[in-house]
Amino acid sequence: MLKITKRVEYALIAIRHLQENQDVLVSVSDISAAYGIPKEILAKTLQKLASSNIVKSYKGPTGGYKATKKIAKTTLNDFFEILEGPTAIMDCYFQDGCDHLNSCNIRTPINKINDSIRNLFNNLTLADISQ
Amino acid sequence: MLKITKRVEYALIAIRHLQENQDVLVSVSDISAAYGIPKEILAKTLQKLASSNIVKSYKGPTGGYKATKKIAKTTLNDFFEILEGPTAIMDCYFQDGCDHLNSCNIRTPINKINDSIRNLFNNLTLADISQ
DNA sequence: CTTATATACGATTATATTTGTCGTATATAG
DNA sequence: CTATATACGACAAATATAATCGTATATAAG
Repeated sequence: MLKITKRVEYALIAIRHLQENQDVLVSVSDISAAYGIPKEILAKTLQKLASSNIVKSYKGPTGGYKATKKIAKTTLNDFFEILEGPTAIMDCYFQDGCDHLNSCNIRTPINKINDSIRNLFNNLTLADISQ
Repeated sequence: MLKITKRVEYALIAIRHLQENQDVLVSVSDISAAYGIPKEILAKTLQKLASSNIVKSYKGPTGGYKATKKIAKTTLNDFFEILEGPTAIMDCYFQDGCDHLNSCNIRTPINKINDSIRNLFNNLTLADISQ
């Protein structure tokens, strides 16, 4: 439990690779080969990051991806949300499909834990965790 | 991602129920019926908590569980670890079965996130999140 | 203007994890 | 003795995650 997904892992790897190679365009194939990551998943992951301007994409041959300045300022909360949607330790925090609402006696603790985590990730940027 | 398991959810529900009914012994069936939780899972969950002295168990008819004073002092880190083992956002933090160790470029960020979460959960007790 | 190579994106399959069930043993109050 | 409770291991079902497949679109280069 409390695990991050492969998508997030791959996104972190890709971002760091792009930051270390800011002078060139890096293709999905390059990163896929360098770290042994399945191409298609990595491609879709980078597409998500591109649509949020975390990275910039260039189409066509000689195309690829570049890091943007937005990376450093991005909080972990935003980063995770771009890739996986809102962060919560239980679904009922954002969704309202709970059957047991009337008998639920853990609202307070669940909310406290969620708020603590969200507060933590709102105050940690990708730059903070990079060194 | 970053979800807690049903086991943890059920454990929280059970603990809070026991705390609200400290004067009597509460059986698995009681809690199971009150919150619509599968009996066997709840039973095993309470057994884990009992073997860590978070709750105390009494066998035989009229038996059941009681809250202990240890609950309040227990940190979320310990609580989660009793039920699910060590908390880490990626398995490689505790296990060493990573294939990509040589090419891994996210050790630092992963460790920073892990340390932040562990630090958070080490400084939050079950009492802290209860009100 | 054709070709090769790159990103973009939806649908489907495979795998892993989590959740729930079943069966049996042991303790104990009445 | 019997009924009811906890204790514990093995198995099955359900769900979530990871990976693959197929197709469309953009564009650099000959």
